[in-house]
Amino acid sequence: MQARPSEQRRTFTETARRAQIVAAAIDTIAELGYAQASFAQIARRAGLSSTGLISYHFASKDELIEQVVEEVVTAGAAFTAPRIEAAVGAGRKLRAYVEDNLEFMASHPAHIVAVAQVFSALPPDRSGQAPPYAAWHELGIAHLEEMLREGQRAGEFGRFSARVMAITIRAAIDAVGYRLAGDPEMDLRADARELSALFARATASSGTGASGGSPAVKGSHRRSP
Amino acid sequence: MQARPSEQRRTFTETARRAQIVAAAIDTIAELGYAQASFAQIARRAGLSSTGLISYHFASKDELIEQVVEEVVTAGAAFTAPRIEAAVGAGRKLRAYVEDNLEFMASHPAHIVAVAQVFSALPPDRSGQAPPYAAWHELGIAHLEEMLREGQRAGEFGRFSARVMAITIRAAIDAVGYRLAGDPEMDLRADARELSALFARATASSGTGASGGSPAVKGSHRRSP
Amino acid sequence: MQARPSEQRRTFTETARRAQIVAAAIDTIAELGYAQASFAQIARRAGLSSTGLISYHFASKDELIEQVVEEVVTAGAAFTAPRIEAAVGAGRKLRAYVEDNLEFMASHPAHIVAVAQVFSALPPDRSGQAPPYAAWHELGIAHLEEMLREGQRAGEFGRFSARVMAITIRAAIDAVGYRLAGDPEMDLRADARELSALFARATASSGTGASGGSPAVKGSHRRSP
Amino acid sequence: MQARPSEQRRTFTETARRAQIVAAAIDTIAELGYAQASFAQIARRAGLSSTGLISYHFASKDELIEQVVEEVVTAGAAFTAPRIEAAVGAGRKLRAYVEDNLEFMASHPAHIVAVAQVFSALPPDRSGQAPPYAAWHELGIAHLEEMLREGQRAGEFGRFSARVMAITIRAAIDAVGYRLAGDPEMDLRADARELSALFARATASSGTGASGGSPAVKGSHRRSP
DNA sequence: TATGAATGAGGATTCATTCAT
DNA sequence: TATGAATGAATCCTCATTCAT
Repeated sequence: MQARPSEQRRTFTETARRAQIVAAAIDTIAELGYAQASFAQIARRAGLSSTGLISYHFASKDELIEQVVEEVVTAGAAFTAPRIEAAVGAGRKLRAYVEDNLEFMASHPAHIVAVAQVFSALPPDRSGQAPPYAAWHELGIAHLEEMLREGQRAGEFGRFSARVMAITIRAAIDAVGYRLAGDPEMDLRADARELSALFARATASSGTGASGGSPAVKGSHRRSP
Repeated sequence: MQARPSEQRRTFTETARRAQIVAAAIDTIAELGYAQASFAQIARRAGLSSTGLISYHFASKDELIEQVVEEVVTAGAAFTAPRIEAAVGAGRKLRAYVEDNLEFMASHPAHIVAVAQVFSALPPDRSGQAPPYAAWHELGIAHLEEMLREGQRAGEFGRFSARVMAITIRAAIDAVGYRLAGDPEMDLRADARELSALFARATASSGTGASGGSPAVKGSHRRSP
Repeated sequence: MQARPSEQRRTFTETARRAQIVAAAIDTIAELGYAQASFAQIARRAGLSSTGLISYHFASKDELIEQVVEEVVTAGAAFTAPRIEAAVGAGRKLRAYVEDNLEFMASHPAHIVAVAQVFSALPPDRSGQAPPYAAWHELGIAHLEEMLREGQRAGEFGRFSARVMAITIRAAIDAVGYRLAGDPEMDLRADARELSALFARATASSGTGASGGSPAVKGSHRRSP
Repeated sequence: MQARPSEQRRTFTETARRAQIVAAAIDTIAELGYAQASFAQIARRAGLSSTGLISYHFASKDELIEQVVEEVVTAGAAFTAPRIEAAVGAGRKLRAYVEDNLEFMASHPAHIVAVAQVFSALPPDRSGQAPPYAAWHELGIAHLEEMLREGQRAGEFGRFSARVMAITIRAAIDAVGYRLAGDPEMDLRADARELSALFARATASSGTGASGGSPAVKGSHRRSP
């Protein structure tokens, strides 16, 4: 039937096809960029013989993109959340955040490139008319921000605007994604170490060298003896 | 196609028209986003009555965008270069870089938003087919990277990957541009201070607290009492 | 195409389903108009979960529409025929025709609106390729025409083209249907009286005032005292 | 330019092309019916090599249809208005109305068929969302209604609902259009006489025979010998 | 130089219909 | 019988670009 079934009850086939199309959309966007990711290209990559099938399974292109973002966010959270939560101490959490994010990139490069493309294709939105998936971006920032604030409350982090820091961290991670798009061979692990250390220093409470990650907590061997 | 004047010899009118169209393109992209910035919209904003004139003055849309990027890069460099070069010491140079960049944003918000849109609309370019203006991005990074390396050579900065740091700084500044697009009222000066301090800490040679902004530079050698 | 049951033998279920779909089609057309009455909409209104079922029960959309028209014509005839035939005299018959038709509209508004939509969506048909249900329109006219001619033969009606009069009467009644579609609250009974009187005057044999409805029949000869 | 010029200033070519496209649209609708009148068909009939040109000259299909209706209404008014206004007395005016309308049909059959198709393709509009050109229909009725009311005030017409009568007259005329679509050879003049006489009788003040057309006007006072 | 007209490819989406299950 | 999946043609519309004037 042309009218899509309610979101609640979905057939096995329906679910599978949607997933397949979302996957194809991710690949297409990652490969060609958001602007060139037409239904025709996505259908081709999904092995479908008609763009009509995409419209059959998704109410609109916006809904498809929304699912793309959701898929990536969900997969990313599933990948990174466990270790981040397992980490003890704000410094270790932050390090886990940065490193797990880059590790996720390493294993799902198309995912990262795709969302980066989607988010950056968002129009400036002066009028609050942004598509619903735009909220995910802000949500990620807010989560990170809260993590930073906790570190500040615990005295582990110094004084800085948690919001600006969160945005900067996120931007730094996303920037790696952009590079990854152009150079799939890059050494993500090295970058992870660099960024991890960079933000350890940037967040350190004043006087602490915060050279690594974990020692920062224990051994903030305080400058004045 | 009609005969277009060679790039070498351009009449006064030609030059003026090109500048006018580039300016309109910047405004349009900043306002509507790259995807919605059609020739029709740009022509409307330029007070032109035909999109044909844009095609007459620019070989293709790509060339127009290239000029947009060049205009912004040039204007940005003209704005920031003097103070950056005047600054003594890598730390001060870095601070000047961050603050001048944000000040340029404050005075030319559309410029910044526009290039941010343009760069992020770039297709992933796995094949090296990127449009020529993509090079500007890399150029900006390289310049910053060199600045950082000099600081390291002088012992003023600690050990870190100059490239990763440069990318991160650039990403942090661009991220401000994104926010500015959505919220033209934001306090750029406060952000400038935050970022300035953030990267002062991040670049500081190990052992220096680098708590504020300027003191970080001065006190960077004083590790051994 | 799958094997469809021959038109002759139909199971009980088959018949019931067809009736249900036809009813849903009538409602849909009356509500959304012919152009918007897609299988998807009809299926939704019929509580069906697939448009395939409509195609299963009807050879084509044309056949479905044909059944819609037949259903309305049949129901209309069943509703109006008894009283019309019971009426004695051409004038009374005509009055019964007009009033019963409008009464049928009042009790089956969707039926009337639907056929009005269907008939008026008919392509001009210069080539005789009209769908079979188009014949019903002509049939209704012909029937009315014959009724008028009988009145003329009986001397009850004056001289006029029975065909033009029949078409006009039918058009007047259908026009009420159009208005009913837009304003379901309209007073159909008042209109019935008006139209009844209007056509009583229009058909009256010359010299008869035919001011009201029924008196027109009785007093038709009385001009010269 | 893609953005259409303001409605005020239009080039000669623009005006000519618009007229040409409107004419082609009228022919197409008259020939194939509203539902089949796609841009592709219209372009073909207009001798255009691309549907894009239609979109270039008209903001949307709705605007094109609006112009179709306006063209027909305007042409029809220009054709009929002079004689109707020249006529003295309500009865003569009404006769002129009917006859001139049918004469216009005879000379512009496609015009009439096209608007009939357009108006009848209008969705039922329970929600007041009708396209702007729908207003023309009501306007025509209102004008006719006023003409009838004046006749009643002058005592020339009898008692009846001017609105119902106006709708019926209009419906009768339109019905001729439908037939004309199917049979371009029909004798419109004969129908004009019939309808003229029919409505002369229907509107006559009670007691007057109103057998013909013009005498009805003259003889309308002659009730008492 | 500048304009407005024209082109044609490509965009998402709707739809009746087919078909395997 | 009934369902849901799939198809592919057709829809209107947008756009950069070309070209005559």
